[in-house]
Amino acid sequence: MGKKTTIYDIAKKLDITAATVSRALNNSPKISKKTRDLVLEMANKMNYEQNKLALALKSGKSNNVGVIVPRIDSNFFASVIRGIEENLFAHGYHVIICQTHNNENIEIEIINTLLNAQVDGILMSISNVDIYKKESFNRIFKKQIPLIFFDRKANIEGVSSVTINDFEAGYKATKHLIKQGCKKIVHLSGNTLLDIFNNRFLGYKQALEDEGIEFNEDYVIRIKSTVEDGRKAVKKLLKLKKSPDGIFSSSDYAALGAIQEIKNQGIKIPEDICVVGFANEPFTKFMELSISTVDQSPVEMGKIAANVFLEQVNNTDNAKIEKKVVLTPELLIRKSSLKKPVSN
Amino acid sequence: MGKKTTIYDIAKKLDITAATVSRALNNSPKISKKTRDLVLEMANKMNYEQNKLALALKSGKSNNVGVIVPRIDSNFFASVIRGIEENLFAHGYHVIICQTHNNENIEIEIINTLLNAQVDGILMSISNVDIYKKESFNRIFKKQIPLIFFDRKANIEGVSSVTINDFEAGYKATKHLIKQGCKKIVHLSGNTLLDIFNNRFLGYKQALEDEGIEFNEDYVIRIKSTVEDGRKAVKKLLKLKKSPDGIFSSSDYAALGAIQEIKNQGIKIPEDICVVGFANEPFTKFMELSISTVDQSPVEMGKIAANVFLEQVNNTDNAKIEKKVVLTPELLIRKSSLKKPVSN
DNA sequence: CTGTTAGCGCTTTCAA
DNA sequence: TTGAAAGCGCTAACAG
Repeated sequence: MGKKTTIYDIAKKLDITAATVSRALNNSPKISKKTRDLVLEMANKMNYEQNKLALALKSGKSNNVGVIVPRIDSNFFASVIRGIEENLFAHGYHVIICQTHNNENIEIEIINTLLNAQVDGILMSISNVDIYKKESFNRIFKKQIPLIFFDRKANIEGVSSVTINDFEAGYKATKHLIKQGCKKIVHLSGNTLLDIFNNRFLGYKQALEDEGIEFNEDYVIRIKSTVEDGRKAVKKLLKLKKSPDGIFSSSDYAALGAIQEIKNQGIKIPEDICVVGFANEPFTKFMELSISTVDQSPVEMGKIAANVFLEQVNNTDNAKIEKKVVLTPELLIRKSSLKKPVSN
Repeated sequence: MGKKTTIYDIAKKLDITAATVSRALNNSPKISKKTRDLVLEMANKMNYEQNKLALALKSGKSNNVGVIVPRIDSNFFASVIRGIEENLFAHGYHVIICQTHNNENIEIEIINTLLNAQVDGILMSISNVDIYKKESFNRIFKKQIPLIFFDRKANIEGVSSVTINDFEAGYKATKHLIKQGCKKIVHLSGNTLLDIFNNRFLGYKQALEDEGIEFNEDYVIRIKSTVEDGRKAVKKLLKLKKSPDGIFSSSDYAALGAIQEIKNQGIKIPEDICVVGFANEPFTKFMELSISTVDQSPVEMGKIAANVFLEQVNNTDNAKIEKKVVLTPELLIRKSSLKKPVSN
């Protein structure tokens, strides 16, 4: 009962050899229907179940992929993982998830343990911008397994990635604010060493320029993506001589904090200040004063990342595939930034 | 370069045997310091990395655990998984996550594939109440690996679980509504075949009884945990002769839908109707009209579930451990149900 | 169509 | 302290 049945057990019972059993079980063409049926019946009777571990060792394919994210309990990452899992499970892969908590050492350790566990690929959103310089990171390339970045990527030649066009997102959001009549637009940014934040910032800047609004360094605040930091930032901003009339935040949480503080001071949204967030967290939609934001289609992003992995892992040519998928972000205009009705 | 170095490669270089290398690498006491240092140095030079797959096949321990949930992109499950992963990674385990989407066949298939992959344990929140009757489910017991339920459990003797006291939660929430002066309290329920929903319902009922309020079957609506269903339910309820003045919803999403519909009809919250939800989804806190709800401490739940697994997997005695951990839910009283100031 | 053999990479008796 | 050999469970090349 404790012992599990192997193909040898079946072989012995049937007085044949393990190889034959294996062939029968795998629908090999080189086997008679008679023995196959015999084997199948016996396998069933003995509750045989294939040990994938043995197969993995033999074939060098574990059928596991590692997914590395800063943390799983944000709607964005959870949704991406949802997409990855749905797609990969259907293709016989299991998804191992690991969280870095933005800790560099943990991120390294995760890569090492995943590699030792012989994962067939790694899909990751980097936490540490310098991660690719680490020795452990090179092990991924040495092992020749697919590496796919999603959302937060490092710029490495030959490595595929699935991201959204953060520049366009920043551009659209800012332009929208301008169209609403905003002239003094603040940008709540993040760690601009990360592409995602930098590109949003660049999009913001470009939109200002295109619309003939002077860029003001004082209007760009680098903060963490938290409610608390959003509040604090706004508290300071409202004391400026030229108090802002629009805010483009790189984070929904910071946008929320900003909104709370603004209301707290009796200032009206969107009449006095328009606000746009980022990520389409569920709460942005549910608020009475719904928050305009940018949707990143995370589930789709996950599915695509999984597809890229599948293409790559099934690619037998030596030709390296580098696929950079860039999704188009969708600006969701809601009450927090809608002064006047907009067509469409 | 493509080929990875094994202990045999190291052995050959050093003109010793693989067994010795293995011993050196594992800090076996039965080895001379000299050869150990030699091996370690060479291993390092050759970029040796242990193949956990071989170890797993040999030892019968994969160091992987399977986590099965309906879906990962709800704050509750994502948070539980966060707790599980944090705890288990620290103990050398990898976490494989699988989603059932509440599909019975998928749930069965997941169990089978996880078992074939030789996971060392399964932590799950069931989707299908009859899952334990399935043949595949028995494979878990035959394999003697730990099975731990969290949140949505099946009642099986000998199986550990980590849940919250849903009865108490329902009781507290309902009693709170009564204290606020509500007399006609509706309960938006779920699939009462699942313990969690049934217990919340029973707590609700008990609170009514204890406070001398007659139970009214018409006030219990079984719906899905969605905004849409919450809206629809309330639409009907408001047409009743005895329109409700309090709502205890088993889901935050349904509570939100209820609130939207109520406001839509120009009815005031909490003055005319008080509402309490369930799960402490982030949005409940962030709404201008913040929603009272029940916190289930999901991260802690995950950590504890992981602990129970670790205890079980390390338990060498044959004595079966059945551990039923029941966490105390916390009622969070917010604006949606607070008519008058409450002490504490 | 079936059997034999070897091997995936590692650990672990048993001898020496 | 080290070596030799077996085995975890499976597949695949080669014979027959």
